[in-house]
Amino acid sequence: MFFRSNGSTGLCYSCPNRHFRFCKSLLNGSSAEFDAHAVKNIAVIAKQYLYRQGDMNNELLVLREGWVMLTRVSDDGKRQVFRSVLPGELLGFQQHFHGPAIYSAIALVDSVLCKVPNSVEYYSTQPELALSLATSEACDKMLTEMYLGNITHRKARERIAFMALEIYHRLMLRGLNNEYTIQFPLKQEDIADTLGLTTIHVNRTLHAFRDEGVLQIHKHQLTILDYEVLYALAGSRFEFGPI
Amino acid sequence: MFFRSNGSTGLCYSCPNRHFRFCKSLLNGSSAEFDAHAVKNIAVIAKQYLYRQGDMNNELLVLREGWVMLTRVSDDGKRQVFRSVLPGELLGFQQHFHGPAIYSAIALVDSVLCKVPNSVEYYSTQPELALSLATSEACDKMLTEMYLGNITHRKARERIAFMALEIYHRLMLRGLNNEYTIQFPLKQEDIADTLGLTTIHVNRTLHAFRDEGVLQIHKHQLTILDYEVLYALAGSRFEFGPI
DNA sequence: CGTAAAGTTGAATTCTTTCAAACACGGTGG
DNA sequence: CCACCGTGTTTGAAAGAATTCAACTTTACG
Repeated sequence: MFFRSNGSTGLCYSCPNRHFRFCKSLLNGSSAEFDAHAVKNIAVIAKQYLYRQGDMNNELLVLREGWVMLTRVSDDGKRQVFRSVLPGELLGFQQHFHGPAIYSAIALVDSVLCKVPNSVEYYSTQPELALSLATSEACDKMLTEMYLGNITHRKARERIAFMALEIYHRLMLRGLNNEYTIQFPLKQEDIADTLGLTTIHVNRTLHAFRDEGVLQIHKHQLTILDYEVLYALAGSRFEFGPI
Repeated sequence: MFFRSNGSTGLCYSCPNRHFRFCKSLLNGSSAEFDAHAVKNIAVIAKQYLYRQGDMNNELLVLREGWVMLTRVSDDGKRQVFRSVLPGELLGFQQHFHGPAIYSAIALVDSVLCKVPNSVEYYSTQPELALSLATSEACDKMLTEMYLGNITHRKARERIAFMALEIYHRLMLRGLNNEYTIQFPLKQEDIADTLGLTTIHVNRTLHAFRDEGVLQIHKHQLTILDYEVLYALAGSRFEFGPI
């Protein structure tokens, strides 16, 4: 009702088929086309790193099930969480195919991934796939820009409201929600490092949201109690441009 | 000395040939290859909008000369500056080829741009170009992520130091610097809207930098007075990953 | 059941914003 | 040539938001 469920009638920053075209069929249960391209599957357990910042052996991966978080620790020891990677999304592509990774990728829950061929030669012969790759990167860029706009000039409760709705939205498009509840493996510290706040302030704000009956996070489950209030706080950032 | 001048020996978020391969030859003066692909040139004057947020008639453009800034005004009236587009860089690509623009593009100085074919059909037949497009988007994404990391958890002087060096670096790679001085058309308000600060606080911080002999902005010229101090403040964010 | 990890709370401090006003500068027209 | 005007910059004082530091409670897990 608030979110549009596909990108056909307007601009939608994250639709299930936002990445490789074959991801769509993958998500729909038919993985024949996907298997034709994929090299092999990987299963990882919670808290396991897929790769770490600086690693050279980069691979292009698609997340099939689970939850992956992209983080980077800077020189001063502070940690930046860039984003969460949700099922059907791509991770691991960067400017230099075999350069060092900018950030680490860690699985927050038991996950299943799929390696995808990653070489200039391969994509040069597959124009549609290369174009899908460009589209995928454009989506990631837009998501990052949305977070940039969310953090810039905005207060803690607005930032948190945005983040909660953004992730809820993205999961909902994949049918991974249960009414207004989603699985949410992020710690308060992760939220803080995503939004540029301290863990303490995130805690206080979440506490206030709970008291006000707006939002609740309990036992790795996030429940939206008052969608309208959250949406107003988030500032309609889910619809870039006119509908 | 601090910055590496190309992307061959390590990870460089912004090298002159970061975008379409033919941009490189363009920058080097030989534009034959470029002209073969390009549709036509456009000259715009300072303060002219190339397109505005919500516009549907999107075009893929390459900036040949000048300075373009990408901005968006959100519902609450606040303005977000996403980034500056410098000569040789691409702008206008997004997930949906003919969807509404997320942000406005405005030329800050007299500029020259070049239209590039922008259709699924065109790129489907040109795998190398599509791959260049993906690489270009990956570069933009990295730049946005750097700014995200810069704003998150960092104080005003660190943010400003980073921004000054980042832009200086990007211009230097194109040979558009004069020793430690660059042309800098951004107003203090633009810096504020880029970094999530108020104009007033930017002003105070710049004033302090000038007094300390670190950085100076005068008459649209930015001069780095103490590189070492700025670099320390910026936090080595120019080299993602190990050298 | 004990230890570590995650979450919670309070008080003081720091950074940044807000509001209000003045100043500098370039361009315009009389 | 000078007054005028708008834009952009500068400054001060008060208020507000978020951080820091420290301690405590609860939860998760072997």
